[in-house]
Amino acid sequence: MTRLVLIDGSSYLFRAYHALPKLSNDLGEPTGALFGVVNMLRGHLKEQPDLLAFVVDASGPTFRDDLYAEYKANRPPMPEDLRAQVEPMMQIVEALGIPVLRVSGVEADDVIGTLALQAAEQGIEVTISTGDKDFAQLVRPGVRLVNTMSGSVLDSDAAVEAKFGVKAAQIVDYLALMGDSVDNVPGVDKCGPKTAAKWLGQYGDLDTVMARADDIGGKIGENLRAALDRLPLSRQLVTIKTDVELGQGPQDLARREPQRDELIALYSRYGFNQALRELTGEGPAGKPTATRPAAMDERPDPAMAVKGQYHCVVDLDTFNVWLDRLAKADAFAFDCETDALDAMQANLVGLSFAIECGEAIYIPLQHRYPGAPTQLAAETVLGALKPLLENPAIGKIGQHGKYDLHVLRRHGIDVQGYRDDSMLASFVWHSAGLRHDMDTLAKRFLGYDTIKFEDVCGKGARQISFADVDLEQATAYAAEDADITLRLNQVFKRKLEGEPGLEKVYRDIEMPLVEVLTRMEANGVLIDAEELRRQTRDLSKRGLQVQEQAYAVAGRKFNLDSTKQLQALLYDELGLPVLVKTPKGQPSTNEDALEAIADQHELPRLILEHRSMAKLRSTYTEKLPEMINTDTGRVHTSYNQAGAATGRLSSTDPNLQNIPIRTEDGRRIRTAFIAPEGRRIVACDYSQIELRIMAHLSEDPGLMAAFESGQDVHRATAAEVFGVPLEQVDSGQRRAAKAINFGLMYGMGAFTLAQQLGIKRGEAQDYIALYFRRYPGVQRFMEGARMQAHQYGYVETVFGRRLHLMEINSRRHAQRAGAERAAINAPMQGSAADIIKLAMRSVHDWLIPHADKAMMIMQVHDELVFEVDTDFVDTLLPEVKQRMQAAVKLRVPLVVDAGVGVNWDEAH
DNA sequence: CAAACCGACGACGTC
DNA sequence: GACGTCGTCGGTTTGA
Repeated sequence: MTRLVLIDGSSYLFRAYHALPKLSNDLGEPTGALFGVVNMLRGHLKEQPDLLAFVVDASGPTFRDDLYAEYKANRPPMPEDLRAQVEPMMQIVEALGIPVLRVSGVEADDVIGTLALQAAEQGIEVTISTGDKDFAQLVRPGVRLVNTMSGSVLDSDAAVEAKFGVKAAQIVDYLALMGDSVDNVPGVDKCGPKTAAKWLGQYGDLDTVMARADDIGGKIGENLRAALDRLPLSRQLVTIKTDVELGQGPQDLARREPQRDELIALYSRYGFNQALRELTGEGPAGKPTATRPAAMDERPDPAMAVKGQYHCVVDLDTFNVWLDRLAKADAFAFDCETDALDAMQANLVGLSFAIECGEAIYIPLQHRYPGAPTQLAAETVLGALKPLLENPAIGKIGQHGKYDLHVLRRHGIDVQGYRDDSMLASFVWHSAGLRHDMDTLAKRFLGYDTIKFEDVCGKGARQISFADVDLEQATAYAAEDADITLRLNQVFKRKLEGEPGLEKVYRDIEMPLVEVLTRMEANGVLIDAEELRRQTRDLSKRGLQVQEQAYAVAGRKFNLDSTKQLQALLYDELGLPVLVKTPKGQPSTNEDALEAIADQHELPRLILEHRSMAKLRSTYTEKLPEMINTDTGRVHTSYNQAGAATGRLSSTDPNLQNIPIRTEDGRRIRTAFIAPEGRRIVACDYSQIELRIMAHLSEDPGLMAAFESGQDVHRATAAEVFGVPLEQVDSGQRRAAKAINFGLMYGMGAFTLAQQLGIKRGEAQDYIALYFRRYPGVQRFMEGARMQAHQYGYVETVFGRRLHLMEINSRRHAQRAGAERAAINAPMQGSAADIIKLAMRSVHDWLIPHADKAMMIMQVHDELVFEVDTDFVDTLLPEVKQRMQAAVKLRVPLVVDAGVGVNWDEAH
């Protein structure tokens, strides 16, 4: 069957302009909107339609202006940097060989409408590509609508009804009732999508609605009656003409031969590298970048994959030669070999260094297997290396260097000049979707197969210590580490030089943080083990009581910790209804599920009670005392700087970023995070930082004003959404507003919000609609994030960190929807992470000379925790607050709240 | 042949 | 939305 694609050029250009960041090429010419349009066009061309046309508005008035002088009177003039992209767009369209239609006296919509119906009558399959919902009125068999930016498709009456709540044939009436403030089409006051759909559902069409206007009560009925005489005009304005005299038909719209040279020139000028590659046949073409993020990485230089020359240094003369070379080097790569994974208790077994790619040394210090050769004394080697390692002028390069910094620190060396880290460079280069360990990076960026730790030491129970590895193997493994680190660093240095934004994130945010985290981890936190043991006893006792009750109620014993047994008991034996399923489709026994059936049986409540106590005990009160380091008497978490796709830190062994706070029993655990005698715990946290970032990024005046004036945002939101004065907001309204604020930040839809608030889906939908009406900037921002994600495969933080969304163009709906939600949340979560990282460095610098009086001990995403001499608290507080608040200048103020106490609970 | 180990899953703690 | 950790469960590997 013949296929025709009609592209609504103006609508795309306009939408791409508002959705995408303000990009420009090397010449400084704006290219953001252009980029969006070109990608959209390439998408359509890939489908190889038989016929297609690019339709744009002609200049000058149209018949609608004659009908209504005020038509589009509210339209602001086209921004200059958008206007500048119109001509290049037309050049590219021409060069692509796409027929262009531009008819004066009517709008592009009317041209498209006319052609669509003509073609449909001829049995041609028509696709209208547009970002404008008004076109839904044209959907019918043979005519479908696609929006390549949002990925949505309206291909049937059912699809239209699902989206708008009215049939395609009712869309015109629907639009007329609502009116359109942008085009200045008058509608019925206070009549939005819901009301319009309701009326049309009830009465069928606009004429009937108007005839029965007197039946509709309330304020909205009055508004309807007041609008009666202008509604016919509105209907005329929103009706797309389908009978324009065109002088040509669908059959005249075959694509011409593209002008290849012209296209190459245009693509290069505007920096559309991917389009260029596709055109010139270099590299794989076809799928969008997002589905193959590795494309531009995977061309390792073959020279990087050759094996290096490695030496084992066991005599003083050779060592001195290398010491001299290291001292004269601008920078070198280094790596520590140890006997344990935990940096806080690992012993140094040997050291390796590399100054030039392809050559490296290993200096064994503590290999202790039978027949091991004599090695240099650790004190001698470390003593000689100390001045170099502590010299900030000599750059140090590592892979996950925080580990090595710990080991050396514990051997009396305070490394300075830690300049590059290939793990962090890789993380900034592409935070998601790949691992950043050396073996993976070497394979991918160098095409090099490294010796694996397991090949040298074995695994599982039979694993031996590195100290037991013979020197030959140890050298091959260890020296390689330093060499590969150096090679990787070279590769990333080149890559990042080509991406100034990413380079800055790496240089200004990540690298300076390494020392801060090392210090903070080394500081550790004091834990009151006795208090936790008391809590363990208490929780065990109460847990046992609940368990007895549960057995009694069930009439038999069972394993309360086994979801499988619970599932059988609740749903099979007791026959309770299955209301929630797990992602794998099993009947769920999670909190929501049990809560939902709690009114039908005693057991669910008991299970929940037992679970919460078991969780607290097994994860916290029992485990934390075990994690106390025997040397320091404190707990030292490990922060993973390259773990979270949004740029956040994560914390392991133990995870100190999920210590309970919400429940009474949970919060008590925080009383065991204590300050020693004479000291206090100080906790400083950013107030509403992600919401403030949303205000900043969206530039929404309402939201910005709420923060500007220092109001309670949730209350302010409630006042706006529910239309009541600030002081009359009740607690329920505030709660709902808070849920909306949170939900939207997580990209939540009406369904999840409804669940969260325990209301109907439709009601939640109304709240969201109302919210967007009050904060239109927020809606624009969210749509923009979604579109940017679709176009580029990533979104960005305030500082330009890229957050890739691997699944954004997935064929699977659930995956794609998840990625779209992530696209909304990631810029806020990621920007918040950037900000606190900068703040940490700033605070760290100030703390250096006060190390004996105060130290930073924890970071929990938006909170920094300190242990401070009691008489130093008043000095520290204002300084830390100030540094946190001044970490970055946003369009809204940053506010930091602080608390002081003898334990973490009190400090809140 | 039992003990140890491993990975997937479901659940739940935080921001 | 982003994480890490726990216990269970079923399957595999290990080692006495």
